[in-house]
Amino acid sequence: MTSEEARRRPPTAQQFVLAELRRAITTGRLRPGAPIRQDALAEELQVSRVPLREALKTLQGEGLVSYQAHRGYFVETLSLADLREVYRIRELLEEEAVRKAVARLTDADLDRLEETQRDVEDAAARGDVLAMATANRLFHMTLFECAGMPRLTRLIRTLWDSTDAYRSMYYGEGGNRERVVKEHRATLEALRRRAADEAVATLDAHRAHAVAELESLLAGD
Amino acid sequence: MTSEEARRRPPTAQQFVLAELRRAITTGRLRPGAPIRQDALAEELQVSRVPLREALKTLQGEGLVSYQAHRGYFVETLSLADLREVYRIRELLEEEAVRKAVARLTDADLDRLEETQRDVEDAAARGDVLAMATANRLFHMTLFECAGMPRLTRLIRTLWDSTDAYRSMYYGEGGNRERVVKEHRATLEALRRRAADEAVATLDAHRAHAVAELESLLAGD
DNA sequence: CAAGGCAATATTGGATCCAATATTCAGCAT
DNA sequence: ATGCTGAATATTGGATCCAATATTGCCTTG
Repeated sequence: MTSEEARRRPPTAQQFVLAELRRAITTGRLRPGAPIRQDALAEELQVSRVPLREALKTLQGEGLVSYQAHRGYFVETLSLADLREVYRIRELLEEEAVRKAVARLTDADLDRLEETQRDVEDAAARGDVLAMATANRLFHMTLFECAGMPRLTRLIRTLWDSTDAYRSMYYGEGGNRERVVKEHRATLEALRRRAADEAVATLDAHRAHAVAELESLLAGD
Repeated sequence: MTSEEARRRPPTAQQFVLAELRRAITTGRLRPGAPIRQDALAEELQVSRVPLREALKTLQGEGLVSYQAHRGYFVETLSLADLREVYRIRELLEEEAVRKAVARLTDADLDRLEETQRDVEDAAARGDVLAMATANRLFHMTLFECAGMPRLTRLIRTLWDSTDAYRSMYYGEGGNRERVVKEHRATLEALRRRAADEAVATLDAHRAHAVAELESLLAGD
């Protein structure tokens, strides 16, 4: 059986619930700190509690929800210190990923990145915040996957997703969307020249700016 | 309710199963690549499949088992390339943890590390492989926790545990146990002098040696 | 009126049953 | 013999029910 065939199979209830939960947390429909009532959620999603609980275990492993025995699951709340830690760890891991990626980058990889960047720019131009977040994530993950280190990429992706609930605030600002587009162009340009140090530097700046923005946004709470 | 009280509560079936599964994988009772038959395992552990499946989801998130829908869970097999990747990521994360830890290290922390090191040496002297692995893990995690970055520590711990099935091979050799004791002493000595670079260097050497040993051991398969 | 305890309720943990899917194997055609 | 087909079996996915635990709120008592 090919993976194509596997993907064509109807998703299990658990996969469906997992996707729904991610979206609910990302979009803020389930707010940080809120308890997750299994009965209500299961009924809303028209599944039993069994697949729901397995999906929650997955999310617990990814740090999107916390869990206490006999008390249940809660949407994880990230303090400013938590956010800084996540971004610092990403900095360490992404530097490695970019350096390895630059060392192996093919022209086909660059083409794929260009294509994704066009999607980012389209979404930015339309002011479509959700599409912007999706395309931006794809751009970065496409780059990191070029490193050929699947575990490293997976860790980065998990860290990335763990701050989704906060990232949407960032893209709300039109100025930030424009900035992201420019920074991506700078990164792409460095990648074309195989200038690893520059590529790392642009991504570090990218991240640092996001942290600074989040700090001022969260301070206003 | 205090966490003391929470710990006193009898463990849930799921917690019990999780611990049992970890041990079975670590000790090689469940071999890499082997399918995990839920019915048989559940009966053996005297629980239903529900808590077993939730425990398996947790282990999937930690990379100890893999999962395919409708086919079930399998003990993860790590190729040499996989092991190298895990150790490389640990190198990146542990360097950060050690530097942060050195910057914050108190005398009480040093005392705790000394104490743990005594346990390591006792176990090494007795040739107790399992106790050695346990004490060694505690020594490193105690150090990393001093960094005050809980997510970072958690990531390192997960990566550490993901190679447990292979680490026991390493400690089987008496010479390696002696070497670990010596390397720990060097690390401790550097920590006492707050010499971050030296501490990082000793740990890097520690890890590099483990990788080299595993390479020769796995090549012989 | 405040604080503690106890019953009532809500919620999670786990067992069992059935459904959906995958695997195995016997029988058959080539 | 080899490869295919389909029934029989094995295994996982999910729903429902009950048990164990936590939470709530009323009532008592000081």
